Amino acid sequence: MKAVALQVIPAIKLHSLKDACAQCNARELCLPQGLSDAELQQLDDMVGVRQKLKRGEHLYRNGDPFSAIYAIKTGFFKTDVVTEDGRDHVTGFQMHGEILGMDGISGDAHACNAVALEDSEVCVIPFAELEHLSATIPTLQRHFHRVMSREIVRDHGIMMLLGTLRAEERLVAFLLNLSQRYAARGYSPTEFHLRATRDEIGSYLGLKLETVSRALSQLQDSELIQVQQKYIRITSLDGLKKMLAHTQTC
Amino acid sequence: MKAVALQVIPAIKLHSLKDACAQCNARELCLPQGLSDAELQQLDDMVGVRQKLKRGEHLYRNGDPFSAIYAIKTGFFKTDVVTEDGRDHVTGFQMHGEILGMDGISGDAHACNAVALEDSEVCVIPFAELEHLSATIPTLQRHFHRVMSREIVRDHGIMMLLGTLRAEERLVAFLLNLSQRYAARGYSPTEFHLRATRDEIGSYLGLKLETVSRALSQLQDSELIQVQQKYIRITSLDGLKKMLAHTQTC
DNA sequence: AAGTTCGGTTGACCTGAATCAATGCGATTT
DNA sequence: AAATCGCATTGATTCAGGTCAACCGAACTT
Repeated sequence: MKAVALQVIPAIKLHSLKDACAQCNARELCLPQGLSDAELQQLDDMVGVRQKLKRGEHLYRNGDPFSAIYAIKTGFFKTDVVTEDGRDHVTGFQMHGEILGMDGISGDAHACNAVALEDSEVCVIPFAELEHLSATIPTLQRHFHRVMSREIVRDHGIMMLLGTLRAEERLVAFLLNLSQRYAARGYSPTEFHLRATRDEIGSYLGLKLETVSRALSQLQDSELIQVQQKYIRITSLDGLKKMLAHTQTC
Repeated sequence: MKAVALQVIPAIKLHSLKDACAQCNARELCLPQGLSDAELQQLDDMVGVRQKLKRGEHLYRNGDPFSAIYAIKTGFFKTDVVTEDGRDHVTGFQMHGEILGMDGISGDAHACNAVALEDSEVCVIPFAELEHLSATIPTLQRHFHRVMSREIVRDHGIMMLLGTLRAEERLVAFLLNLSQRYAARGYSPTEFHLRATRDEIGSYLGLKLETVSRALSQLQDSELIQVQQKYIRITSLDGLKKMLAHTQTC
């Protein structure tokens, strides 16, 4: 479907959202990590707007002018890049507490698409204001740099995955990564719903959807996981970890 | 071989290197892009130390404590990540004017290895000072953020390459990328020496060294390039570009 | 100058994932 | 309840790239 009109929460800000940052359950993972109350207040003042997205809606599109980065308050996103000739590739899945949009800084325009894979809400962080504020709050500056750097390190990990792992190993790495991120958010590390389709997961992992499906079935046959459509239950976290540990170790 | 003692140029700084930044031929591509003379002077004062590396030496290793990023003044580097189980993957090749070390910001320790592929020289940029200075020079702050963002966007491009291109296309993308970067530095876009071995290129592109060799030979047979060991001459830039443009376009 | 080493090329063969195709399942629509 | 649609599963076959192996050539070593 076409993108639906943005659902923005505008001017109520003054009281009800004033300390939204302070209350947000994504806080510990998000930008404001480590800020003092006063600094948090400044940041909260800056984050003027929340934006809600329905499943399937774009947060931004490749080429959109860049003006803000986004902290995911609730929900789940994918980012993908598309070339002129129609090649398309999922570059990441993002969950709450994570930051979207840093691709746009370098060229003043977004360099990928960000799509909500479930109904979601983000905090809009005007980038000019973030830069301005971070010049006066060293902790914020530091933390923002860490967030960008973490993205770089994460991408290197994916490059390694794409360059060196076999299909089943890629799936295992993917599942373990999700598991660990859910755990960090207080959810079950062994039981969750995939928000992405097999096709999207395949694109992310450099595999075809059939291969993703087969690999999941194999893992189920090995009694390491249980799969039912998008529902995943990891029955042996250790078993999965071992699969990644030894390729030639025997 | 083991890492050799670092060859650091220390205190001569005061006069001979005082305006090294201002004179550096990498300036236009490097961090100081767009700074005023006065700001450049501040930056130059901060960049206290140059460091020379011989071919094969490590600039930093995975796990090394992070304290600085590095601007390549001359030379050529690779970065690679290694997992516990010995998997190793080249994440990038860097040439002069480019910045190394941003992987280290997030964890206060470097997350990859950086190795000189030829005798090289880098400017050491103490990160704490960079953050401090960039808080007072908005242009510098902005530019640093752009550099980090560009790295993220670049990595997404590589992920796309690894996820969607076939062997020969990956080689083409690699050669075109080198060509374009050499062109941006005033070198010939059609004639250059590869600094990396087939094995390193293969690791970077997610291919085995034999496949790299074969793909280069095929491109030569198609009369798009001439190869002689590490020497590359592109005889049809357009031909190469067309190879990337249409996969299914016919 | 002969020998060694390292990197590159090329060939023959094998295999893991892609492709093609059929079927199944759940959710939504009518 | 039947029909439709999107997604997932599974099987059969193909093929690109990996693997194994032999050989070559350039650059150092002694």
